[in-house]
Amino acid sequence: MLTQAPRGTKDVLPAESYRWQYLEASMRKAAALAGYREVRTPVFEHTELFLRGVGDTTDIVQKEMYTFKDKGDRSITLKPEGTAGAVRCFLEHNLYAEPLPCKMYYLNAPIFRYENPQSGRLREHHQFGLECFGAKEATADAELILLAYHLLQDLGIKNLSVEINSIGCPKCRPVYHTRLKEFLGERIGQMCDTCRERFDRNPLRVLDCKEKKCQEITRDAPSMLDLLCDECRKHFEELQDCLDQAGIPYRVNSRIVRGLDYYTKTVFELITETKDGKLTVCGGGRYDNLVAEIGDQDIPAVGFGMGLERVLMLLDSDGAGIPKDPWYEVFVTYMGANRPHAFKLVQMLRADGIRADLDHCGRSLKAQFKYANKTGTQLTAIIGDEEAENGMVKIKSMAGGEECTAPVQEACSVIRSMLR
RNA sequence: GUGGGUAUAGCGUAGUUGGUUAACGCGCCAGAUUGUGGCUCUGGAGAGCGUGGGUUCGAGUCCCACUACUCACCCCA
Repeated sequence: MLTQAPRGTKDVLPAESYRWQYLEASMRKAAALAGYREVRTPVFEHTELFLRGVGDTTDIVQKEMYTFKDKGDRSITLKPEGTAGAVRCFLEHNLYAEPLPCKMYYLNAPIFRYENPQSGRLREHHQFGLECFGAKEATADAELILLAYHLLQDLGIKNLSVEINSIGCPKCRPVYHTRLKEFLGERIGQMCDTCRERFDRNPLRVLDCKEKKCQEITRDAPSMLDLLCDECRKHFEELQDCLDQAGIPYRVNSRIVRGLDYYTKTVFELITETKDGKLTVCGGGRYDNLVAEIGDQDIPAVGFGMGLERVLMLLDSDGAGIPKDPWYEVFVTYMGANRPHAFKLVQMLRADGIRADLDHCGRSLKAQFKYANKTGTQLTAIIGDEEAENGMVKIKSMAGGEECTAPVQEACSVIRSMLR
């Protein structure tokens, strides 16, 4: 217990953190190219924010939040998603008074949901998310989809597909809801148990059922896309025009529904085909009413969240190479009483920007070489009695084995010239 | 919340119908090579078998419970 991380959490070990750093660097770059700047918001917020923002009928709010009372008797919740916090931040600091759109991203933001962990699902996971406030036009939706698509593609993720849908706005969605309920009401008796539950809770979900029988029954169900109001239809058409122009493959899937209540108009997912089936790596959409719902500004917005663990998982299976950081460039070995000389040389090298270290465990020279070998060090410096007496240092290339000797004062420049 | 699988050294595994000091590979440490790694050889350290009960003369091996891990459903990144 004491030496076990809580269920559904994962350590990122020193040997693998370079993979995260690589991802983060790619994400920062992609975001910055499109004018998004980083925002950092707290890991926890007032529970009320999520009840209002995410929607108190959603599964996330009803059964998955980490909620607790703090010592001041406030109800606090660990972020179960990234958008609500960003909206709160946007409102609290009056960012709407600055030139719009206000584009922000968060990176490696921990997200907490009390779920049953399984492949690609944790209780704490991390997201890269972008939010764009104050842009109502479909180009904003499109640029986010393109950004996510190109980012994942550039990372080497294969079998990537983009699915988009429009779920309308408060004007047209209620009409659809009524129609759908009518349609389903007549047939729900023949459908599976979970669908019957969904019928009451969230009828849209019924369309998402994987049961063959249910899929057949709902094949002729009314589609939201046929009932969009003029404004929503036009917006959706513009989005498709943008994507067509950009030339990325996408599919309109009138059945994708997202689990958060705040979406309006555009919703989208980036899905990959893995050996165990489909996996959504990125999901997002437009939320034109959320800002007004939480604050007193009526500002449209659009955004997405991308699961870092899932992206990393896909990078594993697609075998995309992430360049490894060298551990040490130079390992300084020494014999016996020459440790102070070695220590001094290491400090010199580091001051010169070279990754260097020496043995801190009292190992034999031979063991020091073994260690250097195991850590993949390119060069070793050797300080034996002879070198120490003459103020010299021997430098050896681990790959080829060739050695040379140089005065300690010139060690940095000699080593630099030997490092590729 | 529901259902399936698993649980033996740091990692991966073997442990026959329950029977003496739990085995192997990798890794780790050391030596062969007392100023030098990667190959080879030799030796060594390290688990009492997830936890707690029970059955038995005797359990890693059988039974029960719990916990954790894992997969799937639900839902989601």
